[in-house]
Amino acid sequence: MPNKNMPYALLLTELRRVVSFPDKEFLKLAPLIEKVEVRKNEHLLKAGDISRSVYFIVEGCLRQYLINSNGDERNIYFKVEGGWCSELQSLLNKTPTDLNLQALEDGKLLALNEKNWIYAVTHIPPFTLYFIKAQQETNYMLKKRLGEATIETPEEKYMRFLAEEPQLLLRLPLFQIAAYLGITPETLSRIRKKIST
Amino acid sequence: MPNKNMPYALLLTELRRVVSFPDKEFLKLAPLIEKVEVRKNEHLLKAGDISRSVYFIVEGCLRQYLINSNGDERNIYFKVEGGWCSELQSLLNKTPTDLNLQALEDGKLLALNEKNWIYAVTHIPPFTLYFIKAQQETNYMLKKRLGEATIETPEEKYMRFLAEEPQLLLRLPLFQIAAYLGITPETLSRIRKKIST
DNA sequence: CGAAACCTTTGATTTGAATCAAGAAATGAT
DNA sequence: ATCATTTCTTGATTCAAATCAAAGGTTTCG
Repeated sequence: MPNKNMPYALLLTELRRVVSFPDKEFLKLAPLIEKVEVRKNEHLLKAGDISRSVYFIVEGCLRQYLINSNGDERNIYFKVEGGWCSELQSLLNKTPTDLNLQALEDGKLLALNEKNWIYAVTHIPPFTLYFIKAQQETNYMLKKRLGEATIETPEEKYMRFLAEEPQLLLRLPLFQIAAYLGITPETLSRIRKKIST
Repeated sequence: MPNKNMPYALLLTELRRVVSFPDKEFLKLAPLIEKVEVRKNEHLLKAGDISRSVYFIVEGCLRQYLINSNGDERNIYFKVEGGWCSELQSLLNKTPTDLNLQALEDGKLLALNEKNWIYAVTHIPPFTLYFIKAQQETNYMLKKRLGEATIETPEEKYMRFLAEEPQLLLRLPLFQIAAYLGITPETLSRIRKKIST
């Protein structure tokens, strides 16, 4: 069995947060996994690419983001240790994605390539169930954020961010948070100033 | 086998759009399904409720939406014939949802209750795979829309709506489309006028 | 260490969409 | 058909955030 020092320990913890995952099943999953190191600012996927892997973050921070024709960027989400990043739509259909995936820090990832991901999801029942539940969590989060994106004021968005993801505040530059909240860095700077008084 | 006149025909078509789904497996799924009729404006789920079923639309149109503390509404999405509406996050965890689900037209639905949905997803392999793929489609759509929600101008949003979902334009009142695009009905009315000239 | 690049803050100005308001048109109910 | 309600359009005004601009900070790395 993987011991606590292996990068797999965090993966197992995450799987067991959501479903019951016997050691026996994990032993079927482990050999499918590849270790990947990423450097700060490195792209794992760019708009127009076809995704080849699903990533689990052992160390570091990634963002998925959209760029419009003016070159403006919007961050869809940040993920840190214990999170997954992927573009299954592109991976499964072998079609180019419109979204970008980039490391914001040097980091260590675990990767499942297309073949192995499909194997895992069709032959390791607890992994199947994990994926359905995890995807459904993501889905709910995205639906709520989509509603909030256009209904909340910049200040409300920032206050929600502070309340819901305070750990990211310490870890990310301000302009990345602004691109996540959908406001300009100047506006965010002013909100911060106002709140601190 | 279900013939083309049964409401199940549309469901089978949708399942087979995404995965290979043998008749034999569909015979296991069919008995789990309940038929439900909805009236225009009827709520299937309100913020604060715990979701009890997953719905497939045979006829009609539903919206999922968010209300803020001022009573303003934002539509997350509209679904029509052939689409699914559910709040699995709430159903699986038995926790209250923040989102509302409402019929915008009289309609006919198929429903899977919690027990039957879990049975289907754990015992009918092609249904499992269908669900993973369908969820992943929804996920990608939501991620893109989340990015677009704050990066596009009202006019760009409306033009995208026209291009991507023209059939909804004919079917929905303007103010519902405005609540979907995250703009006021007045602004949408002006955009329309401008475009028509 | 020091220069360069990058990020954040602050100020002045512009602007586009929201808001407020009222009338027209469409829809639905009796 | 008629009335009541809801939805849509148009106009005037306001306002919050974007933009433009420049000066401080901070980090990076040669």
